[in-house]
Order: sequence, then C-alpha cells, then structure tokens
Amino acid sequence: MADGARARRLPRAVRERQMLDAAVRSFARHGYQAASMDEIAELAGVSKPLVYLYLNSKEELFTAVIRREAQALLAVVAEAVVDRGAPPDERLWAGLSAFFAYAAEQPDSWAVLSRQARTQGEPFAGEAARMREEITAFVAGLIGEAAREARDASAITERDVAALAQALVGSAESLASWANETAGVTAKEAAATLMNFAWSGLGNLMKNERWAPR
Amino acid sequence: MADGARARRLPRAVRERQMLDAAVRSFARHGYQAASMDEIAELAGVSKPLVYLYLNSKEELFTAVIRREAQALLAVVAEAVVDRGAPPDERLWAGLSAFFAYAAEQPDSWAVLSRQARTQGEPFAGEAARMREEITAFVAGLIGEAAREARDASAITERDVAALAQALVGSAESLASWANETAGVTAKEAAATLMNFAWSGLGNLMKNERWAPR
Amino acid sequence: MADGARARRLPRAVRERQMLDAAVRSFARHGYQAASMDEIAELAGVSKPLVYLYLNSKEELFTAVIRREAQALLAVVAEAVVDRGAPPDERLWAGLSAFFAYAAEQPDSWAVLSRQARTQGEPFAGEAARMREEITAFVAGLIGEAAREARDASAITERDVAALAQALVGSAESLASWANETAGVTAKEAAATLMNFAWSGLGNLMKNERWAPR
Amino acid sequence: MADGARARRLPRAVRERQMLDAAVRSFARHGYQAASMDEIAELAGVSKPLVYLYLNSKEELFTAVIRREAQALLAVVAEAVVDRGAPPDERLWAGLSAFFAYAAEQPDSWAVLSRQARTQGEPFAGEAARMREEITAFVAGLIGEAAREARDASAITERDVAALAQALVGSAESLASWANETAGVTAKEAAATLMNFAWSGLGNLMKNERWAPR
DNA sequence: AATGAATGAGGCTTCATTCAT
DNA sequence: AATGAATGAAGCCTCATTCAT
Repeated sequence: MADGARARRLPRAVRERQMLDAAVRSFARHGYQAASMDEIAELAGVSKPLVYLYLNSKEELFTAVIRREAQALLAVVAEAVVDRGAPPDERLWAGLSAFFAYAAEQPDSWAVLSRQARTQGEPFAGEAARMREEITAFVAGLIGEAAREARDASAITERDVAALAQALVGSAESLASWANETAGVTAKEAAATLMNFAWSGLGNLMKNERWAPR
Repeated sequence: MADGARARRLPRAVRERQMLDAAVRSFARHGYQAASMDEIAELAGVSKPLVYLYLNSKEELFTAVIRREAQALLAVVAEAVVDRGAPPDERLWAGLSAFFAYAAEQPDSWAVLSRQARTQGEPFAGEAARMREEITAFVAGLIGEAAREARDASAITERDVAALAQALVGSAESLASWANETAGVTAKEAAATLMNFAWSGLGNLMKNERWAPR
Repeated sequence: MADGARARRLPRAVRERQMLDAAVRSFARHGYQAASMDEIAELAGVSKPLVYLYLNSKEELFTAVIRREAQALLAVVAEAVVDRGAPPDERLWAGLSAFFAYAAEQPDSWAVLSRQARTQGEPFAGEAARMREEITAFVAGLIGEAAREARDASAITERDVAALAQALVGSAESLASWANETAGVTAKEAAATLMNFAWSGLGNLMKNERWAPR
Repeated sequence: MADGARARRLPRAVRERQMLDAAVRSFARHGYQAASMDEIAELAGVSKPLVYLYLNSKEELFTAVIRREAQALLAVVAEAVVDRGAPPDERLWAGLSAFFAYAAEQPDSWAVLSRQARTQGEPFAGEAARMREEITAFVAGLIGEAAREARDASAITERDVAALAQALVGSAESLASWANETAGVTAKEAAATLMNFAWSGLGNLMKNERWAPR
C-alpha cells in the first residue's frame, strides 16, 4: 500500500531493511506496546507472516531495531570524535555536533532510542543503556583528558567525572528533543549552547572554583 | 488482597486516593499499555467496576495520575524556590535539592512523570510537557534574573536563556535517574554537581567568555 | 446459540459445567488440536473470554475435562466392584458391566479418555494413563485374588498377572468401541463375551494348563 | 540438514520414500495436527514445494503414510499366518508373534497406525479401520476354523466369533503398547501371554463351558 | 528436478469496558 | 457504595499452501 505497486520477490536482505525501517517509524510513533505488527507489515509493504519469517517475533524485531539504530548513532558519533587528533574540547564539539545532526535528521531513530527503548523494561532498556553507556564513556574520557591537562587536576575525582558526564549527556538529550521541537534551531547552535554551558563551567571546576551554598 | 480484610464502604475521596496510589505503582512498573485495570483494581483493594465508576476509563485514570503527581512535584519545587528572598543561585540550589529529594523519595511518581507519561503520545505527553515547561520556566526565570544582574547582560539573548534552561533541566533529569540507580549518591550531592557544572559555566557566559570552535 | 435463548448471568459453577460439557463433545469429535475454543464457547453458549476467565487456557481446559471424565468413569467402576463382598469373578463381571454401560451411555466421554487423551503427549497422556493404571490395578487385584484361591497358585507370577490385566483391559477397551459402533450389542452382552473369553481362560491358566507352541 | 550434504536430483521414487519416512516419524511424534509440513520437509532433506509437488497436501501425505504402513504391517502378519499349513492355533501364534515383532521394531509405524490414524476423524480413521478389519477378519477366520473343528461347534455363533476376534485384537494392541513401554518384554513373551489368555479360554468356550453370573 | 519468496486464513489469548443486582 | 458475571474487539503468532524461477 505504502508504495503503490508493491515490489514482489525481493531478496531477503532488502526486505529485512524495509521491515526494520517500517518498525522504526511505527515504534517511534506509538511506542513498543501500542505499535502493531499489522501496521508494521503494511508500512513495510509485506504480509505479516513474512515479518515473522524474517524477524521471528515482536520482541526480536524491537531488539533488532534498537541494535541497528544504536549502531548507527554510535558510528556517527564515534567517527566525529575519533577522526581528529585535536584537543578534547574540539573533539567534544565535533561529537556533539554529529549527535545533534543525527537526532535532527533521524528523529524516529532518536525517538526510539531515547524514549521507547528506555521505558520498556528488560531486555530493551538494557540494550539502550549499553549504547548510552558507550556514549557516556566517550564523554567521560574527554572530560578526564581535559582534567589531566588542567593545572590542578587533583581537584577532580572519578565520581565527579562520572556525574559530569551524566549531566552532559542528559543535557544533550534534552537539547536534542527541544531542538527537534523548536523551529529554527540548528545542530551547530545546540552544540554551541552546550559547549558554552558545560565546557566553560568545566573549566572553572578545574580551576577548583566550586560553587557552594551560602 | 493488598490489605487482608478489604475495608468496605469508605468515602469516595479515600477510595480515589487508594486507586490513584495503586495506579501510580502499576504504571511505573509496567508502563501505560502493559499496566492492566485488573491489577490496579486488585492493588487498590476494590473491584474493577468501582474503578470505572470513579475514574471512568484507563485514559482518564492515567491523566488523573499524571496531574496529581505533576502537582505534587511542582508544589515541592515551587515551595523550595519561592520561600526565600535569596539570590538566584541560592534559590536554584534549593529548587534542585528539592527536586532530587522528590525523585529519590517518590521513585514511582518520578518514573511515571519522566518515563511513562512522555512516551505515550497525546494526550499524555502534552500533560507531562506542561509540567516540564512550568519547571523550565522557573529555571529560565532564575537564569534571566541572574543575567540581568550581570555586568554585561546584553550578551545573553532570550533564546540563550531558553536553551540553557532546557539543558539544565535535562541534566537534572539525567542526574536524578543516575542518582536513583547509583548507590550512595544523595540529593544534595547531585544538586551540588549540577550547580558546579551549570551555574559557574553560566557565570562565564555572563562575562561573555564564550567557547568557540578552532 | 445451542439453547436458543441464552441464559444470562448464571453462577460460576453452572457455567463451568456447561463449558466442560461442551469441551467433552468438541474434543471427542475433533481431537485436542482440531477442536477450537471458538466452537467450545459457542457450544457452551458463552463468549470465549468467559471460557478463559474460568478455565484459563486450552491446555487447562483439556486437563480439567480429562480429570472430570476419568473421575466419573472410575467412580462408576469402583462402585460396581467394591459394593459386593462377592467372589472375584462376580466382582469383575460387575465392573465390566458398569464399564461397558458407561462407555455406551457416555460415548463422548469414553472417546476423549480412550482416544484423544492418550494420543496428545504429555501432560495429557499421563493424566489418562493414571486412570488406566487405576483400572488395571483393580483388575490385577481381582486376578491375583482368584489366583491365590486356585490350587496351584505358585504357577502364576506377578508379571503374568500384570500382562493378563493389560490384555483384559485392552480387550475391554476394544470391545467397548466395537459395541458402540455395532448396532444391538448391549453392555451385558459385551461383559459376558469378555468373561467367557478371559475368565475361563484364566481358569485354565491357574490349573497350569498353558498353551505352548509345537 | 538430516544428511549433511543434501543429495540433489534423486529419482522420484527415492525422494518419495524419504518424504514418507520423515512423515512417519513426524506424525508419530507430534500427531497429525501438530506435525508441520516444515519439519517433515526438513527431516526429508528437501524443500517444502517438493513435498507438495509429490504428495499434494498434508491430508494426502497422511493418507499415503497410513496406507504404506498398513500394507507393511498386513504383509508381515499375512506372511506369518499363511506360510504354514499348520493348525489354527499355531497359525494364530505365528501371526501374533509377527505382529508383536513389528510393533516393537517399527514403533513409529505402529504409533501412527494405532494412535494417530484412529483419532483424526475421517478420512483417516476409516483408512485405519479398514486395516484393522482385515486383521480382525484373519483372526475371526482362525477362530472360526478352530470352532468348526471342535466337537460342539454349534454352541458358537457368528457374533460370538466377531466379538472374540475384537477382544483378541484389542488385547494384542494393548499388550503391544505395554510391551513397548515395559523393559524386557519380548514379542514372543507377549504372544505367549496372549495365547494362554485367549486361546485356552477359547477352548473352554468350545466345550460350551460358559461363564455365567450368579 | 528443485527452491527461495511470499501469503490467506485462522487459532489462542488478553483487555478495557459494561450490565444487573 | 459496591460487585460478580459477561463480552466486543483486537493482538500475536503459525501453518498449509502457492508463485516464479
């Protein structure tokens, strides 16, 4: 239906890709439980039994979706971060830009990873958590690297780094969704906001200028 | 079952509270779709028709839950922020502390608001978004107030403020979940991390020391 | 449909009986796999969800059917055998008569027990086997009792008794189905055939007059 | 899968035999309904369309299986019975021995004939009944022959003979399954038990020594 | 002679919801 | 104020069967 004249007799790999694409859309829009295999099959332009023949069950289909999308996002971010032998702040900037660009260009993929996968309990949450941890580890690595270069590195503990990485990833996620919903906010702009907000604050921290109540 | 001998003929207000409490637990644990009216009725210690008599439908029940929990969270944060005539950073600190404390003490409530409500599409996401906007507005207000006191306030635009508030709220949410999952992290500690991370970065920004690529 | 005006709002016990009755018919006619919950519900005059509410699943429904029918058959046979303080041959005669009468009057019940339950693998076959063993044990007891009264009891081993009981039960089953399919064969007649065939042969055996090849 | 390297381009007769062999196993293990054409094709080492090309449908496949296995069993028994010009009891003994040996050596075949075919309703039950009638007719013939040789043949009616044959076949079936399930029971032993049980009882009958109640 | 690709139809099961008391 | 009895609608999944090569 989706394509008008349904192409028949395609190789398995092509059909699987179509099914995963359809599943991403459907899961993003309705969530795991509310998405129906019927709709996914129709979006993919195939019959339901074929979806089961190739992907086995709703659960395996969702898992396959999460894995594929998580790989795609990780690949994009990793390439941006790794490519340069630049200083940590430049690399973080590159990674954030790539991340915001991905979230903007693949909103369904981002919605599945950020919203749906994490709220469906095991085994899905675990799958998504694994990806988030990889990203958080990247970020923590960059923060740690910067900290070691600072003049008073001893002021920052490992837990500080972990907490900061959590905060930075969380604000990135929040900004990504906000940017997707707010007209005219570009990936570069979101990345710049975050660098201003986070990295320069980080600088203060390294100079041991901590905020304290009273 | 929940209370052994089921109390009969309670006033409506009491019964409604029992039902909403049960619903919060059930929705937090299973999500909106997977939670069943059967389980909620049993947890509440009443029959299903009574749930329908008072709350009308699963959708209205979920909406009622979101409203009640959102009100509770807002009330806690608002009281902490408003009570003082203190400077903005102190008030933000107080608000963050109250927020982290709430998330830690009412994990089911926080799970429903942060995870379930936002992923179920309309009308629930809207309900949750409204609450989030109120909190973001609080934060934006505090940031704006601080900015106006800074010597070079003109450097910060309204959109800057909005984006910063989004980032701050996002990192708070991320830290709250992280704190709930990580042993030994207290609300005060999470709030301190966030103040260090965010507020001092904000300070730099106000001095117009922006980070820029290259 | 089955009853014209569907009686509404009956007590659970009554509904359960109706459902089990319908299930006996359906399983007897089509077998476990081919019987459909749809048909059973319709035969019982209720909706499918009610069948599931009370009997939980097709598997549990079939198990409940086997148990109920096995109990009924056992009760009929046990009463016939136990009631008398008569000699073993009279008691066997009474048991066989009762058995053939049951098989003739409740052909669906007998079909489920003899044909369907035993061919569906575990756990059903086990349930049916348990009942068959109880009956076989009855029979073996009577044969053993008769043997002990015979003048040369030592000629008969335990394995002889077990094998003879198997043979007797098997011929009873075969005769029961044959009698059900052949017009004009009464329960008494089938029982008499079997007594002639089996018990008098047994007598020879006890006199140690064994048949041997050559 | 079954043979490692799948042999290609075999003559039709060979392929059909492979398929029927696979079907016997599958039907014996799972029953007609639960057996799947997928499994049968895989067991046979061919693709599903080939099974359909040769055997047309699941129903025809099952019918072909029943026919082939019934022929095999009948052939074995017939040969044993016919080969000798011996007295009826010797010939019955030979037939029973052959039957028990077949049931022991081809348990899947025996399971299909005795358990599955008879429980699947028409047209399968009819097919199996036809084979059973042929065997019963053999037995009835032998009994009749013996009766005519007895000194008081007039005491035995045709219906007596038919009933006795039913009983004998039934006990043979029961003993066959029992022997298959009970360690250490040989075909000869089962046949001997049955001859002792049945034939000598038959002898009494022919002397008109009938058992009667009271 | 043989198969990878594909589907119509139907079965089991669950759930939100209502009726009658 | 409260509930036992009951169902319409829909979802996941499987299977026998066929098409095109």
